[in-house]
Amino acid sequence: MKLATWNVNSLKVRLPHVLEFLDRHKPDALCLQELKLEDVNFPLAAINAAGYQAVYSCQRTYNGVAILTPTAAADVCSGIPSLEDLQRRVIAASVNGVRVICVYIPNGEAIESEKYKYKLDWLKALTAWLKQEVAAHPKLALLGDYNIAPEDRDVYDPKAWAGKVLFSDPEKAAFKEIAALGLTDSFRMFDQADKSYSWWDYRMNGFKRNLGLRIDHILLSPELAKACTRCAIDRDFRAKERPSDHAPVIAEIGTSEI
DNA sequence: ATGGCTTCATAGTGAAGA
Repeated sequence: MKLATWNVNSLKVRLPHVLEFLDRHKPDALCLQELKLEDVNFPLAAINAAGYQAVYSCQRTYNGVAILTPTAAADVCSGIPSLEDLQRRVIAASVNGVRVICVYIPNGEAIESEKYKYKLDWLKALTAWLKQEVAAHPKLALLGDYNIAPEDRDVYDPKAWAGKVLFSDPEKAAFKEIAALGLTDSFRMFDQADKSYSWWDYRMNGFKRNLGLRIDHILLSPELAKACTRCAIDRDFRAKERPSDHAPVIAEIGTSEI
């Protein structure tokens, strides 16, 4: 089983890349974030024509999440039940017996910002809900744009980023609290190249200079982690013409166990 | 250097992203 996540920064603009991704990787679930379009404008026909179904929760201009699957997903729910939130950042569905949770964790803007407080409150609500979800679903995957770089090696210049949003101690602590629910960062289960990142700033030739952060993650419950055979970031999609600023992350779960 | 790019909403520029 192949699970993937990708912040596409506008599904309207990135639709050709998404269709190419589906064709190349044939994921069993592709989680998308930052769709930036309304539900009514979701490009369902093109995705269906590529052999995929979709569940989604979108809004105009900002946010928006989706899960694409080859066959219909079950038990779809959107949002964090305990949290009143107008921003469409969460969608969950069951795919082949696996609970797939797609998240677009808030950016936070800057630690002085109200948006940073919103981010930390949001993470608290997410973690409380996840605790129940992990207990209810032994096979659970949490995929998405976390907007948190968990360790020094996930940041091109950890000294410069120390204390900054995406790399502040409270955010890293929130990431650890999620991991403490029993979820494993699949990327770090395997040998990876040094300076592996999933996001690069559009400005300053960030990608060409590999000035990036690893903020997109696939966390797996024990049962899935045990069966996970590979996790990789596909930089090819960041190198394309008119790319998203994020690259997709892909995890493979051994088929015999799942 | 609080910029740099890209997108959306809009018809000038401004907000937001990370």
